[in-house]
Amino acid sequence: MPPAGRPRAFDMECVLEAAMLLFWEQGYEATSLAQLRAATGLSSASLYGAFGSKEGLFKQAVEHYMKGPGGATGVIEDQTVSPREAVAALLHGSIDMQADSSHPVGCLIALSGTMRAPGEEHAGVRAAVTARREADRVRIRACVERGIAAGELDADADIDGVTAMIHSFLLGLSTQLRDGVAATTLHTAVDAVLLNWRRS
Amino acid sequence: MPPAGRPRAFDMECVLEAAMLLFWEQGYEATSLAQLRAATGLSSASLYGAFGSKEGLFKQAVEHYMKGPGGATGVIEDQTVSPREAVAALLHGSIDMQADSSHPVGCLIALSGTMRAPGEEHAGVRAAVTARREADRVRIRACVERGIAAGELDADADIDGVTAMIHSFLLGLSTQLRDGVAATTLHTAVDAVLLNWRRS
DNA sequence: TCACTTATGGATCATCCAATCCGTAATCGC
DNA sequence: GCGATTACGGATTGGATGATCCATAAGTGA
Repeated sequence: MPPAGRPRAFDMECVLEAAMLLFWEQGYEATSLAQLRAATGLSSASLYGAFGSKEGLFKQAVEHYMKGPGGATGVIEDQTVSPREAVAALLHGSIDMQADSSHPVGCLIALSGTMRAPGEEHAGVRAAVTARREADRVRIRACVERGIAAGELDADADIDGVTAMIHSFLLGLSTQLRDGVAATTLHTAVDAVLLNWRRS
Repeated sequence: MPPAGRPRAFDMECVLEAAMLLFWEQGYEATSLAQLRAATGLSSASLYGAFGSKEGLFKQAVEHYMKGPGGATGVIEDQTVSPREAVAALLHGSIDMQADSSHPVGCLIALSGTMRAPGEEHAGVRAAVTARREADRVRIRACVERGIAAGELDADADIDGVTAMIHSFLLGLSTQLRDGVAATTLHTAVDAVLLNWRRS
């Protein structure tokens, strides 16, 4: 049954999509409520009624991002391919997604929440994206461990080091793309990274 | 001879240092003039008289950064060591600098100017830091070429790819450190990166 | 038809923003 | 000492900010 009261006149997914694109392009702080209102067509009351606050809207926009473009990183967990191929799919796929011209360049998760406000005003915003980055870290690490188990890497390989190498490279892609570095160049950089995925 | 008029009652270097630390920690947009006034002890009139605008202050703070902590990347141009050692010094030195507890974590250049405002309001701010990143790109590339010339890398090595791999890793370090990844882990990640600095 | 609940549009709130203005103070060349 | 020039502290500017309020509209179940 539908909830009591007047039903919403807008589609949540469409609103989250518009908000996501704005936050993606400009970041949380630089995106004003006036811009969000213009992009979504909603009034302040509707926005706050549905999401509680600008911060709440951002968090839901991040979830929307993860269900869409941000889901591209999920291939790292694909157990049907070799760990090495999973890493390759993660990196190449991430570049393709971030460079896609149908949305802002780069990755929302990699670019957001890197600055700190002394008053910890928007701690929730930072926490939302740092948690996603931490999740990526965990998944990459699991893949490295699978690589060792599969014999692709040395048994005594530095798990944390290899994980950090891959993740740091992944996080840097967004800035590279925003600086205008060609996606094709970054694809070849992935090949260079994967040279390290081997036994010594 | 001293310039005509009443002399400044403050030290430019101290003011730039304080402003740099604020911009470093919080970024350009999130740093308010009120914070800058409190940190520097100057009035609005003095700040605007000396730097013209908030943007002008940021640009000079970036220059101040490059003369100080940001100068750590200069080791990549050291011709007295092997290209491989120059890259190692760049990456290890950058981690040490960024993790130093005497200032904000991460790199001002890597973290700033990655977001785009539609009105291009602070295009000068972005341009200031993107130019520095581009300069790093050029210097890393030159080092890769030296590596080929020195026989450390294959003659047909993918110069742009290796350059992008190193730079992307470098850019990702700031986010990793802000996320709490240990500097020691990143140092071992550098070792993993350098496994690629070899002939096939 | 009648409460009840929720959503909407638009006006409005106090606050903060970057930037400017003004009267005064300090140092110059002369 | 004197005019010119520059810097200073502090108040103030117009505008934008995130968030809230209120009257009204549009649905519900009884």
